Amino acid sequence: MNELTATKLCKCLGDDLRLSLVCLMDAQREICVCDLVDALDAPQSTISRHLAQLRQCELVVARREGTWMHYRLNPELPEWALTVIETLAEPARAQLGLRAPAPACC
Amino acid sequence: MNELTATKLCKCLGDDLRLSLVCLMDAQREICVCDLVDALDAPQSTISRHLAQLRQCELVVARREGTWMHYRLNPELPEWALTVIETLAEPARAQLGLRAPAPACC
DNA sequence: CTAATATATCCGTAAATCCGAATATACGAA
DNA sequence: TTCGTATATTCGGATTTACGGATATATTAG
Repeated sequence: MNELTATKLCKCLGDDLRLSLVCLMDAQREICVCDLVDALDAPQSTISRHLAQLRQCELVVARREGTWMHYRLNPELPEWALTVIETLAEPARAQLGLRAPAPACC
Repeated sequence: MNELTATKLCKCLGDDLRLSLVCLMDAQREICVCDLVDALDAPQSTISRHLAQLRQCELVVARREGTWMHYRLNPELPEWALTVIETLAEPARAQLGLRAPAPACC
């Protein structure tokens, strides 16, 4: 019922912050929220809100470990979606000036 | 200065109507506005407005022939952008129920 | 010139989206 | 239990985006 469509995927990726989040997850198998917060320097509530949106579209899944939440790309993403993400990753990193994968905080 | 970024591409494709337009252009080398209007049955002003947006992002170029305007994907699109479009084309057609390329009106 | 057709733009309104401070929740430690 | 840290959610307001009727422009035909 709540399937990932091409439009939904593009809406998710059509925002600098969400695209950054997805790129960081694509570069690193798994990453926790605190690393995302300080990699992107935006208020925590903003990051969390966008992560919720990515979760709701099932682009991303979360795993709790104690107090931390670790996010990664949904491993069950349809192949076309993964292809799109990986095709965009490089130009997006250039566009957004993402620094190389930060050292893990946890 | 007005370069196509990953975010801009996704914003353009993150709308059912614009995605449909792009899919139709991808399926057909070139297509005129009247065909787009009746393939998508939306008011002409709406179609035209979205086409203008696609033009402004340089996703698409137009060629005038008499009274008609023929649109097609910008042949100078960066490769990553074209890859994204072609990866999305099939799932998008399914999602949007695009009927097979309509016979040309002109 | 006028009329007709194809397309583009304008403009007011409606809806969606984004922001971030404040607040709530979840968990571990003591 | 209480405290502290990590993360999530709420909420009001600002900004952006979409809509479509009305209108403007461009081109061809007569």
